[in-house]
Amino acid sequence: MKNALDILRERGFIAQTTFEDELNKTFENGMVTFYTGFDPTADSLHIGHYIPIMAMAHLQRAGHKPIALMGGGTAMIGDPSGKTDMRKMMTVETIDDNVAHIKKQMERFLDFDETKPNSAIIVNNGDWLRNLNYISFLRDVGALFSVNRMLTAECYRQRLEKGLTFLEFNYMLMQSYDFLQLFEKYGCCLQTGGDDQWSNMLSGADLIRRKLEKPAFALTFKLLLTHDGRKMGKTEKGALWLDPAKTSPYDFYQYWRNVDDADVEKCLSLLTFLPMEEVKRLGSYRDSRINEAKVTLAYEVTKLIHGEEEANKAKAAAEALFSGSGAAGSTPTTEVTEEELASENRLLAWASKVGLFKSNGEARKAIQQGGLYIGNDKVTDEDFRINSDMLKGDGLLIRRGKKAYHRLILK
RNA sequence: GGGUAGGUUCCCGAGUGGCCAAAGGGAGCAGACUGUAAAUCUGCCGUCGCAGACUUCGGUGGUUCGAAUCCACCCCUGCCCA
Repeated sequence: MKNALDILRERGFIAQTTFEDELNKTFENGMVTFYTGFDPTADSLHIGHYIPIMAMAHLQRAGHKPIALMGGGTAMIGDPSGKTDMRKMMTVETIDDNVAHIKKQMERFLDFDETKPNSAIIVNNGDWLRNLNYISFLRDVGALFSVNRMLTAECYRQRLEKGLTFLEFNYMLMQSYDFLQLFEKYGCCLQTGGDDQWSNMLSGADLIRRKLEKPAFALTFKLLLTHDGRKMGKTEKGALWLDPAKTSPYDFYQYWRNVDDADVEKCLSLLTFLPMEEVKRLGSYRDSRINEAKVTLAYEVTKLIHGEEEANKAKAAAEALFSGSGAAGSTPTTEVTEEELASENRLLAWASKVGLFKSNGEARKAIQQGGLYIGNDKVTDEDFRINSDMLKGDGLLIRRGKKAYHRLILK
């Protein structure tokens, strides 16, 4: 049987580990409880969180127990503004609300079935951080940290030139303390996370080793970067969210459908559960044939995150649109009433209203440059008006450039 | 606390009284070429029913016919000293 770590290694997840040999043995000796931290600063996860989640899922499938740690405590500290009681209350509510949303999203990837020994659990570090006593924390944990050593850590060295507050400086202690708590409560001996968290994770493992003299490990995953080193998952609208209300399944699908050739294999390996032989086969395609691999990638990732039905819809919509017919089943659609049409019938205004452009001016400029279409016909008149007849039946399909489109239908 | 350098449009960064909606680069959008890719080239890139007009250069107030630019006070950041 394969060591769980080998699976991650083979798929290219692993960036750095501590005590690699010892960690390997630990994994061979039985169930490992491990954790990854997530900051509930928004009500949805985005694609940046997805690599650690996939890794967690792989490890759980191999029989190990994942803990998802919500940063309900650290998130509060991270917010410098709003010191009134009122706001604080709000913040707590928001954070708890975010935690609920995020848990829901995680259920798709992790198994929370409590009858299984390796069922995933979610804990919130607000439970112990919010009520921390400063003096006892300093004596208990702070005493074990060397400022000298912290300052030599890469993550601080960079910040020393740009400025670093004491608050942020403490973040490492907080995160280390989390690890200690989870170790004591759940026997969690491994922290996983993005490679940018390496220093924090390292110090947590170190804290356990020094305070309890027990083995603890840190393991980081590669960040999702393009082949030339840029962060992946950024779109015109910001991050690529996992919540369909924030990033539509169609947009999500299209993002992966359009990844750079050079990144296809890596994405298949990291973002899907396809067997590695399949990944390598698809990744070996060249020239226009690699589009097949991109279709698979887009479909698989969309299916994992939004479910099979949405993935099918997104794929069908994309195929319909790009095959030229323009008759797509699940196009983003807006219903327009006669009254609304009476008060505004400029096409460019509707195109921006519906989200195709940021402003009327931008829409106007796109028309001037030939970037707006009705169906497959280029719009040349920037003062083009629409009327209710056009919106009857299948409605009016408007399109920006090649890839963004929207349907207006009469209500 | 003292000294000093700064805070400019999404980001970096030029601009030190009118020629400034503000150079240049990056990001982004559109067009051409392609494979719904990359690279390249071209255009756009504050807002507005695009005529002109309106709002922007940390904040507030002032000087001036006119301020991103000068003055005062305040806030924030870096560096040095304590």
